Amino acid sequence: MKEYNPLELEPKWQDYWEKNEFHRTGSDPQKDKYYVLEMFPYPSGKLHMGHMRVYSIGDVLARFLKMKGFNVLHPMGWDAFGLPAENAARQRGADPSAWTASNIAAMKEQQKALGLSYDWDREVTTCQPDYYRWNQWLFLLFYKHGLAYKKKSPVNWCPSCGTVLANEQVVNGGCWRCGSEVTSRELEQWFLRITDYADRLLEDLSLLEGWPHRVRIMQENWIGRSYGTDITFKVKDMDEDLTVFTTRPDTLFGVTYMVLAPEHPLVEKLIAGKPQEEEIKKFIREMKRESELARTSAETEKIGLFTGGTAINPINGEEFPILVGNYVLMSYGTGAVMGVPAHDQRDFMLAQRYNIPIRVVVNSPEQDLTAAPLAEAYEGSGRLVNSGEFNGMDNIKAGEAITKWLEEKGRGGYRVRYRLRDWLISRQRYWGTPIPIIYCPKCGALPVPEDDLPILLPLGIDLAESQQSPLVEHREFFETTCPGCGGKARRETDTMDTFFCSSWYYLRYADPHQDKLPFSREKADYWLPVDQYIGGIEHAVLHLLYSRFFTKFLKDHGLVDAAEPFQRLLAQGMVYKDGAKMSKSKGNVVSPDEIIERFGADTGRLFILFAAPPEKDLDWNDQGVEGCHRFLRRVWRLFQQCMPLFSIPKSAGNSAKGIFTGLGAEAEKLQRTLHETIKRVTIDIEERFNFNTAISAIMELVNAFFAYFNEVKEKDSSDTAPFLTDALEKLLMVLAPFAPHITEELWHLSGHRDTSIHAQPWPAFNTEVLKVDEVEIVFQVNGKVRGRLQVPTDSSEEELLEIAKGHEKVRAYLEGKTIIKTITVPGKLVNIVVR
RNA sequence: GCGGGCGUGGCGGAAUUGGCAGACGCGCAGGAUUUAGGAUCCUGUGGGGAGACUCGUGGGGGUUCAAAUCCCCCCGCCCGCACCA
Repeated sequence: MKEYNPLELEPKWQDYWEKNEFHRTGSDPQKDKYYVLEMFPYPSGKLHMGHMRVYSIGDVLARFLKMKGFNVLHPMGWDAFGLPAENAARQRGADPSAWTASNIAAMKEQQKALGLSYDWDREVTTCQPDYYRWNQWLFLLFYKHGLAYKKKSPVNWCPSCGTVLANEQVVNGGCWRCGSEVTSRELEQWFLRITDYADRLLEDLSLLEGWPHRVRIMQENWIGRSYGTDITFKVKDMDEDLTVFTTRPDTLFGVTYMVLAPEHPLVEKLIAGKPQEEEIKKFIREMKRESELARTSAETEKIGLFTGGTAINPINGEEFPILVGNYVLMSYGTGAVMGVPAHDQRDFMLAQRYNIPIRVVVNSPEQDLTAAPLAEAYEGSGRLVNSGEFNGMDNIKAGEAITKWLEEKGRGGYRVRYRLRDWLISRQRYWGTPIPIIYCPKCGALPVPEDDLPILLPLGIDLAESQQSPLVEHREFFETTCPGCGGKARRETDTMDTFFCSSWYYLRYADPHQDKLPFSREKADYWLPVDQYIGGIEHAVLHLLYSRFFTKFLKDHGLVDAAEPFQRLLAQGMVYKDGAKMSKSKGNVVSPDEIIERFGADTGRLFILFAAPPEKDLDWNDQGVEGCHRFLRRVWRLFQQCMPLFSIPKSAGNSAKGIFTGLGAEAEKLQRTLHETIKRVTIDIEERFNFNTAISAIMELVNAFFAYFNEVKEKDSSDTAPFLTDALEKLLMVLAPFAPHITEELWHLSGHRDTSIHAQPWPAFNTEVLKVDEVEIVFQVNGKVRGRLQVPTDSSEEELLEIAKGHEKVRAYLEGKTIIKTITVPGKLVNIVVR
């Protein structure tokens, strides 16, 4: 037998699996289905360690579940539209389409070199017309149901990417992709009405028990539902109403001013012809220029300028000034807030600054707040004062009573508001799905008829010339006829956000060659939901929220039955080295290629799974990799030593149901370790997702084999050969999902010429074997360990106690003391409490 | 500020239900083998102590026969949200 040479044997088995179509999706009607999915990558051209980690996790699951007897769907594809292809085109004169295709080829090569068990027959590539035509089809479905609409509004603009961004794609005031500071622009853009689904997206989070808690919390925060009251004020001397949203209707009598967002439509009317008109216009212009980050930072000082307008409190007819302020956001609530300085700290600070009256209307039960000027706002609960007929009421009850009063007078009522805003999906870019809309000078905006799909993205375009999307200047693309009147018309030249593509790709995998629909209902219903989704936490409120929205929308329109797309979610941790994220600038990058070349894919996979549990961050350690390589070589050597065993003819032997009887004590022990290992590995993979402990269990088994052979010198004894070869095969089986190549090689070398180890049924453990005659019991006195002893497993509590009392060390501690209590835990310990 | 998470040897990490803290791996030390190195194998490896023992899971307190695990307070680190009315 040769030395372990992964470079030679890994490609050999990869070819073997491919030729035998070993990774085809199962379709046995007798079996249950299991859908394992890793987030598909952007085809940057190179795999990094993060990819290697997420794919290794998914591959272990897929291979394990296949051995467990499931029909497994384990697909891979490419999130292939997006800006980097365009940038490469501009910088290097590459063609985005060709650039993307060659990147895909390179990454696919690397994935194959990792031995990943994807069904490439189901590969999905979003930049190909057979995929993106269904983006267009789905867009039209949204449009038909009024969920896709065009609106002029202030939007987030990334100057570096030259396009607008959705709110979810603005991170700390910067672009999620390039980090440039995002500015505000007033543009007409396409939106998807995700806010219609806000309630369901929030409520159904409770169905997602298999999701990490923090991801659910993040989505909950992002949706940001709050219950409150709308209150409509009259504007003095004008025929205008002004509505605010508040969560504290109980403080209505404490209102001493009102603040509008600079973009609020009423501002212009209020200042028209007033002395402060120019000053306020200048302020508004400044605000519009400032980034949202600067404007909404908690550190930014609150500014409130008097507009000259006066509002009237509906509840008591009181009049107070209307201000315009930097801290009020047009995009939340009504873009107007009532100022209650006594009971809101922000309002308090503004009131102090501008000498606005501060009136207490909720009194603290601890201290009379009306006695002296407040030092800060009182945001707690209490009873109402200075509030007319509501005086003396508990403030929660008063809030309800005041809302009821407003409802009766037609001046307000309960209202639910969300932080979530509609999803802006149009992008001023070339490399994306064209939005299927036509603008006709006569008929307006019309959807492209379904039969005309797909609207193809023109290829072979020179991008180097223009700064803007070349579609805007590409006559052959935008010139068209109106589907309504047949006259000359212009196509929409914006393309879709790439998150549109990734919001439903998991459905396409169920039916990837379907050409009548995005996917057939039957196939989608068989495979959906994804049983286990694996990916990075960075998509907590982007991709994962959008996909949930899509699935709910598709369910509502009868395309799929699933209410949620992803049953369980595993957010894998990041890969670090030397305490820092791997990055070119830090020079601490280790590439998967490098590892494959030096140690082989099996070693790399094993290390990345062994170094930390999947959801935790992982610190790359070269010596740790070597340790894993050493382990595989040890496995190899074990088989090398044992090869003669496999040539001993197999008699029926003394085994029944995989249990061997009549073995010597050493072999008996090894058999027990084997079954313990099978049990631990099974539970660790399928219940706990702790691959690190599964691998450590396998290492212990290998150590046990060596210990056995150290103890028993006759390695080729024909008595134990049937047991040993069976045990060695089972060792290979439990190791197979982690290290698929070496196990396949050893499987074949040990005589299985016509089968693959990955097609073997997962070994079962036998509880009979796990039973032991003797177990070690710990003896404690006053909770401290004073001795331990092997005792028969079936010892009664009384017997255990007697043995404990008879133990030499224990006896010494009992000397001259009174036993006041004893605790016996069978199979574990005896604790004697003395005084 | 609000919300969530984490804190265990020199290092990565185990400890599944409150029941032997430190599995497994790395590193380190000693030994075997080897011309040598490497590789491999064996042994040891939380701190203190010659030892009986004793201390020990960020710190302090509590519940319990028994706490890394449960409760309270504090410290540190990480993540998310952050003027959301």
